Amino acid sequence: MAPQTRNMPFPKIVIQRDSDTEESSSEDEDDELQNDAVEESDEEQLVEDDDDDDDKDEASTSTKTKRKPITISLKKVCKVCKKSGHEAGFKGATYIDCPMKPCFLCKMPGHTTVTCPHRVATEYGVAPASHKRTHSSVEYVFERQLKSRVSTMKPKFVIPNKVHCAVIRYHSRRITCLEFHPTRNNILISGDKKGQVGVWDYGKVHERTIYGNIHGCIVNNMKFSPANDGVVYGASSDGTLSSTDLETGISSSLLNLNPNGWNGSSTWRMLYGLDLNSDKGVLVAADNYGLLYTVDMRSNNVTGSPTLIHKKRSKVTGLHCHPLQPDLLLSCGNDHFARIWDMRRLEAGSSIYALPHTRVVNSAYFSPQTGSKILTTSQDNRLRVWDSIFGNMDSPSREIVHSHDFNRHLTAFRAEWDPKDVSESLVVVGRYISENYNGVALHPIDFIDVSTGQLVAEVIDPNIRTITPVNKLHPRDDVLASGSSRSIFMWRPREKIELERGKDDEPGIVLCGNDEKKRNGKFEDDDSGDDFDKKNIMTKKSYLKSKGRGSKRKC
DNA sequence: ATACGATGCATCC
DNA sequence: TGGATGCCCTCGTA
Repeated sequence: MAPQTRNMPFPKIVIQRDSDTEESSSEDEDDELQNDAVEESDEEQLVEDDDDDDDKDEASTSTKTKRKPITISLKKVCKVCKKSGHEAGFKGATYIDCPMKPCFLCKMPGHTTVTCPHRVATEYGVAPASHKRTHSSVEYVFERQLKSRVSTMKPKFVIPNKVHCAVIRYHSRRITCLEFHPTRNNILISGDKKGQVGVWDYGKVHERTIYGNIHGCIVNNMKFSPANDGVVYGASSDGTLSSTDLETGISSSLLNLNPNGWNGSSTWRMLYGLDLNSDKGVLVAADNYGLLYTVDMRSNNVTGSPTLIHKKRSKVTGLHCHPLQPDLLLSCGNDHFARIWDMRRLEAGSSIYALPHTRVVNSAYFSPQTGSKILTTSQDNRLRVWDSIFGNMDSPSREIVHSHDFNRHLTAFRAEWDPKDVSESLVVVGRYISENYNGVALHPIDFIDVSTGQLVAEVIDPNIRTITPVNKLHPRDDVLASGSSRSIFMWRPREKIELERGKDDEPGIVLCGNDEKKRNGKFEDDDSGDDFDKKNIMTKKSYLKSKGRGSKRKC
């Protein structure tokens, strides 16, 4: 059952990379040893010693004046730990870690990223599932009602690994969230850091609209209305919960946590987590004060008083309602916990389960079909999976080491289930650290089988050099949407697109057009005009040509 | 080519 | 509890 995965000879590259990195890491070790040897002495002394050795003129002047010369050492200085004797950073397309720091990937001391076992094979980080039987009543319910729905057959994974179309400069700030339209297959909506919401018909590539006045800043989460799929809800760092008509762009605010405006950052409230519970007819949203708000979707009014669901004054990063059990709610936050709640009994401290993590939890999702599993993404560079919320929840069934570090300039990484996978095991997540692919540093989008911890596919395109922290798989089609700094990419399976288009056809790949230059180097804030035209479409010929030129092409 | 800056979280007291 | 401080693979712009 070989999955459709890599288009490039990755194993070959890995071997090549390993030999490269081993060389460089052994150099580093030598440097480290040298550094250790002199580390006992004062750093200034070290600089002076260097000068005496390297520059006789300088040394003679220093003996004349009997004063230390102010010189700049030519010796390598590490920009990470500021010590001399070694360097960290990119050497070509390979990043060399500072040997003084713990591994940037798994956070363990004693080795660096390039030699980390998790870099090559993610299954090293998998803790086996525990098979404790709790024999609780909920487990009985699970066995009887839900287990039959979980497919024991592993389907063939279809990986969208070919750029179908990509739009750059569609948003003027980084992408923060993506959602596929629940019924119209070619519609993708996107939110950005500035508060703008995009609606893109990627079937017609150029048809896109940007609504610039829905939110004042970061759109953290969006959800389509179950009652009317022309309406989308949004939770924003401006402290409002919006309801927007996608046809008109007319938006209304269902909740405003800052009715008195700006009174300093210490009092400003922001909304992050958002989900809807159609059985109960409510929206749930949560803020940076640890509070959960409930909004009735019929009356658009807040019901009840907010409930403290995470540590006081800490951010609730995500909410997810159970797909089958309307009473279950999952939340996660900056207090390092993911929690399961009974919606009928929402009180501070009354969560059914509190799932501890060692760092901030970026996201927590029930599995899409049965909701019996939980997947979390934490800033400790680990994906965690609990195999059955009706079984043993004392510890996660699996922990998978994966690079998705926190970086204040990037949207937080969130691993997402494939909603189409009946076995509830395929997950997509962007990768932070780069790999050297034929001399180009690229950040793949990883597909991981969380039942084994195996990396099923690493999706890359030589034209996409940026990190893509936001990824969403289509609920019905084999399509992946990726959000990056300012661009959105659509991916399809490689075989399919070739069947559909033929070799010499124009593939409709829209890459970095010249709209930037057209605007005289300045980006207009109200980017609602459609400035895409044929000039921005690359033909397959030019696309392949640009690929052939390799690393020179700027995207 | 290189420098700059936006700005979230951990850690310290 | 809150302010000050310091940051390791960013990325677009000047």
